[in-house]
Amino acid sequence: MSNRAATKVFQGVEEQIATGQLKDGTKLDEASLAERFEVSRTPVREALLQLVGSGLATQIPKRGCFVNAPSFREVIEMFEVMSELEGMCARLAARRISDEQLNDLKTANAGCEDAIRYNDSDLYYDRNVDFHECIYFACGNRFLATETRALRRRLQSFRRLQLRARGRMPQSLTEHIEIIDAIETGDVYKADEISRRHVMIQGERFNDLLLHMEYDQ
Amino acid sequence: MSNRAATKVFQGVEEQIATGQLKDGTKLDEASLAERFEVSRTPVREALLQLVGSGLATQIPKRGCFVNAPSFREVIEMFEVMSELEGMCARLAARRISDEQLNDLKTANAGCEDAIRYNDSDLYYDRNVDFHECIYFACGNRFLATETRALRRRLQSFRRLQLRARGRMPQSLTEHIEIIDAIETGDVYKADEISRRHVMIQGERFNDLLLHMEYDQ
DNA sequence: ATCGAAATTATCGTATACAAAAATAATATG
DNA sequence: CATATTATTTTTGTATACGATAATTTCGAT
Repeated sequence: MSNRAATKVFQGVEEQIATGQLKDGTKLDEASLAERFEVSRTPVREALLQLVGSGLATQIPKRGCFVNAPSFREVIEMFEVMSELEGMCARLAARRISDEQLNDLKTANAGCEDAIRYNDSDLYYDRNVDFHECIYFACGNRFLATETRALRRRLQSFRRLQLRARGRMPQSLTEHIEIIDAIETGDVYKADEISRRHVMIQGERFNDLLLHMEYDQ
Repeated sequence: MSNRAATKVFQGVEEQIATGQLKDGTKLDEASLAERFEVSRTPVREALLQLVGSGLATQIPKRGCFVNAPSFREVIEMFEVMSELEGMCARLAARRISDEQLNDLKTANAGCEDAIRYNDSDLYYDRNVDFHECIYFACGNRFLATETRALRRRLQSFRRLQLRARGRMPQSLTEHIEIIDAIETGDVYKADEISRRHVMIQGERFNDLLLHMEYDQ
């Protein structure tokens, strides 16, 4: 945990965008933010640059920064991409995984089972991250791993939009087992397919539907 | 084109990393950069933040920024992800494209044909971008479009690594026609498959091979 | 009264100054 | 002579100051 003022501002604003306190289009005034976070304008500006870089804000030269909170539609879009990336990771892992990495994957999933036994959803969350990290590593593409990790982190804030928060742990675990099996047997197609669904159950069809309803937000 | 000092520094350093003038691991000293670009440290710091954001540099708190030039291996990895994203765009477009968008796509490809007739590879490059932009738009996922566009731009600097620079225009066009056909007939699988290959002919097998040779660059 | 131009104000972008932390050099001690 | 400890220097991170540009307001002319 960095003690920097800039990161404090960045995370603070990020948080407030995720929770909806800062609504889409709101101007991110440097002076006000500096005052609110009790820092000078310099770290505020650095934080804003990072926000722009991560897509959470838009900058108009000489005009300032504005909140770029993703609409419901955009969140769905992000999930759609996330499911693709997860699928790709699993598919590559199915071709490239080593015995040792497969072992690590099984161990990580055993951790998930433990979390279910304790009925500890927070613990499950962490163990689930470990599980997916194993796949990211085994996919043999560190760039892909980094990108997927970044998107996962970005979507984390919007998990509340995922309707099926509770009672999904057992199903998640079932999918894990299927994924492990697919990777172990080198079933590229299956590993891909299940991993996609693992991320977005309703799948792309849901988005198709949404597209025909209204184009914006 | 922004006249900002920060962007000047950003683009300058980006250029020098792409051309290899700034080698991997080189420390990006704020003072030297400020002197070299004849600006103060403030815009230099902003540029460095952006470089970190786009993955071209790594920042170690209280230690400074260091060039993060992608290795050959990483470039291959990026192409691998790029092919996946392009495939996804085409696949989604095959399901979602409208008559008008399909028309635009055909028009864009006609532009590519023109470029071949004139044997103008620079023109072909631009028209090819237009062609792919049509697919990005038709995929109906703006987040995906943005991400794919960003990666395309990032890889642009390393096109010199793509061996098959010359004499590929006709083959590229053949693939375009196949992609259009697949999208028009809604052949999701084919659109995906051809688009992937369109980006990275040698495909994933090449990378598989590389992985067994040596792990790190 | 309304529209337009000039003056004012506010805010962005940059430069400089300062404080804190780390790297380096110097000195002391075994 | 090597190592540890302290002093010096360098560099990062933050604050403040200043200039430039866009937004706003004021004022005058039609």
